[in-house]
Amino acid sequence: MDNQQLHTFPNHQDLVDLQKRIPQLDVPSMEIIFILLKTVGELSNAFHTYLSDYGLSQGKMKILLQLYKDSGKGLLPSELAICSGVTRGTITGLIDGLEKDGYVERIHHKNDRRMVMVKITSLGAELTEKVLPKHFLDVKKLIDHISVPEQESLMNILRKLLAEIPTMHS
Amino acid sequence: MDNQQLHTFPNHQDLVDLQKRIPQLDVPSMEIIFILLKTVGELSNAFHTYLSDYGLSQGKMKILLQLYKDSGKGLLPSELAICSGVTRGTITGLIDGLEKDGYVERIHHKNDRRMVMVKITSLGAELTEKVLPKHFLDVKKLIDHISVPEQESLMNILRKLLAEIPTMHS
DNA sequence: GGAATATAATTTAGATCCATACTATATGGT
DNA sequence: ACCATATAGTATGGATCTAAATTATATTCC
Repeated sequence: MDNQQLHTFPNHQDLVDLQKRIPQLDVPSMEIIFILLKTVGELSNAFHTYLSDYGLSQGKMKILLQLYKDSGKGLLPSELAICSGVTRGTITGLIDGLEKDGYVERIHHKNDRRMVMVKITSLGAELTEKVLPKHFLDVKKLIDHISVPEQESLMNILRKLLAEIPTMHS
Repeated sequence: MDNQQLHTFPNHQDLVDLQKRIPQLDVPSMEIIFILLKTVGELSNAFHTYLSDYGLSQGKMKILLQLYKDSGKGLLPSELAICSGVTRGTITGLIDGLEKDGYVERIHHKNDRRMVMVKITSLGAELTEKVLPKHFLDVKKLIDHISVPEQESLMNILRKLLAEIPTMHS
């Protein structure tokens, strides 16, 4: 009754079984993909948990980070979208939330009335300086669990994979 | 005017600059985290693009995969939730979508009227066998761009990181 | 100068996900 | 048998994200 061998699917044996019915499945490569997805999923959950205590999401934090970095000048929503790797529609929503909370402000562009400059407020900079230090320390603590050669190896491998993803489905 | 040095934020120089204002930032560890997030994000986009041609999402595909694997027997929504790593509420929604399209069916449990058995239909099995082979080949093609020692190294490193994530924020 | 086109931001509809609350059913202690 | 508690699945409301349509403004090409 207490059938408690439930686990995150699929484990090694699941893949071996499935390979018998779908021979195109290569067990080692799928195991790598699944642990990659799992690791980043858990990482993302951890970040979300930390940031949500301050009413932030990863998307909002990334925008604050960009605006904090080039303090004063301000950025266009379309620039934020490109740098963040999300659509302009998504940026609109995130800016809405950050503006509502007083962390950023929209300023009409002087020459081109279609454009809007987004700037971080002092409250936003304050929040950034409150949130990031611990976040950075936590990340360092995590990465320090692997050796420096492993860190370099990981960077190189991920760079290769990232470069090849666009060719994957062709 | 053609200020086209826009890139995915943050690059190496951005981090070096930011480190001067927030000294807790360790540049190498943050670079690893960002490329990890970026790689899995792109991977996820690629999977989404492929699956959406068949009206599927990654969540739905994972459920079909589990039900396909233990063909016939059927699984409870709560079991699917544990194996998939999402909440029961999320499973309800995914099952709703899959059932609407005729890929799975809900069957009342004979003894415990609170429970529902979810089974894959022949149409669902057919779809699974249409979608997965190419997906598996694509994944293998991607992973083959790194050497076997690199593959083993990647697995080991990710296993270590995954194990340490729960301790990160303590 | 005026029409076609391009661009910036936003709006809308829809999907995925979560946390929380809810309904129905089962179980255990007395 | 009864009542408190636990459990299974679902509903609700909210956040994030996308793709596609919309609005407003610039630019370009006769």
